[in-house]
Amino acid sequence: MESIKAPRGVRDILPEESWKWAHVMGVARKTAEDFGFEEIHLPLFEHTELFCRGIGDTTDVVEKEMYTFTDRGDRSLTLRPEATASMVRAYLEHNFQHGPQPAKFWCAGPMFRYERPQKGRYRQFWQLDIEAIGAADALVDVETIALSLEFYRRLGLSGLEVVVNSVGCPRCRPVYRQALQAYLGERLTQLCDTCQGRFGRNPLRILDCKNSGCKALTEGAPDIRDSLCPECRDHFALVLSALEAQHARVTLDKRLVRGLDYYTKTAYEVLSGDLGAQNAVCGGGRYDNLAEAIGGPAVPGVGFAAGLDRVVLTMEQQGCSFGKRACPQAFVLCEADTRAQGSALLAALRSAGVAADMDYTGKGFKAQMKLADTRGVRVACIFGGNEAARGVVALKDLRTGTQESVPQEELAARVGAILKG
RNA sequence: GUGAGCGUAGCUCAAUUGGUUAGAGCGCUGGACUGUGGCUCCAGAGGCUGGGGGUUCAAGUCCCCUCGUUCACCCCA
Repeated sequence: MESIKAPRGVRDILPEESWKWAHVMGVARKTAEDFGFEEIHLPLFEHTELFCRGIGDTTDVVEKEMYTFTDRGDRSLTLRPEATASMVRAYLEHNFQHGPQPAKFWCAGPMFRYERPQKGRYRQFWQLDIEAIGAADALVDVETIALSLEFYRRLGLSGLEVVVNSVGCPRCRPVYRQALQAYLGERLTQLCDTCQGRFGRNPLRILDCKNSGCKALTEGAPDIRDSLCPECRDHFALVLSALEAQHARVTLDKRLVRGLDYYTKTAYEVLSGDLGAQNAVCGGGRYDNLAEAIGGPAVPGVGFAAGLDRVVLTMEQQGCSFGKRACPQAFVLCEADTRAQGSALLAALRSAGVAADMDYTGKGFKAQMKLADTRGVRVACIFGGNEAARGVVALKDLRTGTQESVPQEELAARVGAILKG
């Protein structure tokens, strides 16, 4: 019988990797808290309808990337492909619009998208999601951008490119859309096949095409900033000036558009040069129409999602520090007939707060010592027949090589002293 | 969904134009050191060469299918 392997596009994050993730998560939590965001735990699946209405029926995510299934109660459910829609749903469902605005939430966890796996892209991937819901102020946009930059700064990442743009609102986007179509319409045949298809459905996406021919062609395309309505223009101007006041290094990119329908006004991405084609470590922006789209009142919001798999990948690429990997500080070495008593000494160490371990495979002293060494242990607590008879434990400091005998009752205290010294 | 590359010990990789019993390093286990880590030396375990079919006297090697993987398109975090 063939052994079962993990499904395509998902992966196990093993201990050699998981301690790095713990560090990144710790920094994420602290940064979010420092900016006044509170954690919220969201379900991994939602009614399919939430994503159809929230993300947009015609987006690639909804059209061909969702894990949708019917449960035993005949409900259509979908593994979340992103968290923003859930976040807004939870905000509405628990009436946060009656509390102080904006409500500032963060969450982190796996998202699911049925895509062809490649570097930095998995079918189950982790996002850190930050959302400020209930305020239209441009300074909130700036706060979320600043939060993402601070997050990356604390992780020690460098050389990231921050690009921002405004994608307008339902009032001015159609105006721009028309202007763009007018420009591109005359050059339609010069566009790549996919872009010709996008022309009618979503011409803004053509600006994002990586095809060099399309790129050259859109170089002279009208700039969305010239089409923005006064409100969107003022909003964007405030975002830019506030970013400048914070000395945030950002690049304006008129080609930046977003793949999800709910974005309005500010859109931004953080790009890493150390990844492959999937180079966005963070994407976000404002979504003032999302709440209405999913059936609630008009509530503005802004936020971003950071791809943690890609963040870890970039950090590894750049040789960033992940802090220290946890390892036992003490190791109890026993002989066959002192193991039971030895396990009691181990328990005493642990209840005193000393990370400690022992061998359970009946290895000889030498092998146990070697095991302690490879696991990075500082103090070897040798407890053989000789020590048991005398009521002591021999402590060997594996860093200095010095050894001493201490009464069993003083074990934890003495080990603690060595660790401090 | 499309395209290209790659699947050989736990890991990283060898194996001549198709040619005997598929090797090495690291890791693992044990020993030299009969109660003490790192260094050194020695030994051992570990493989249906991803799976299936075909060509051939002979396949890890060539062909087909399939699965997985990598990268890119696409899309996005």
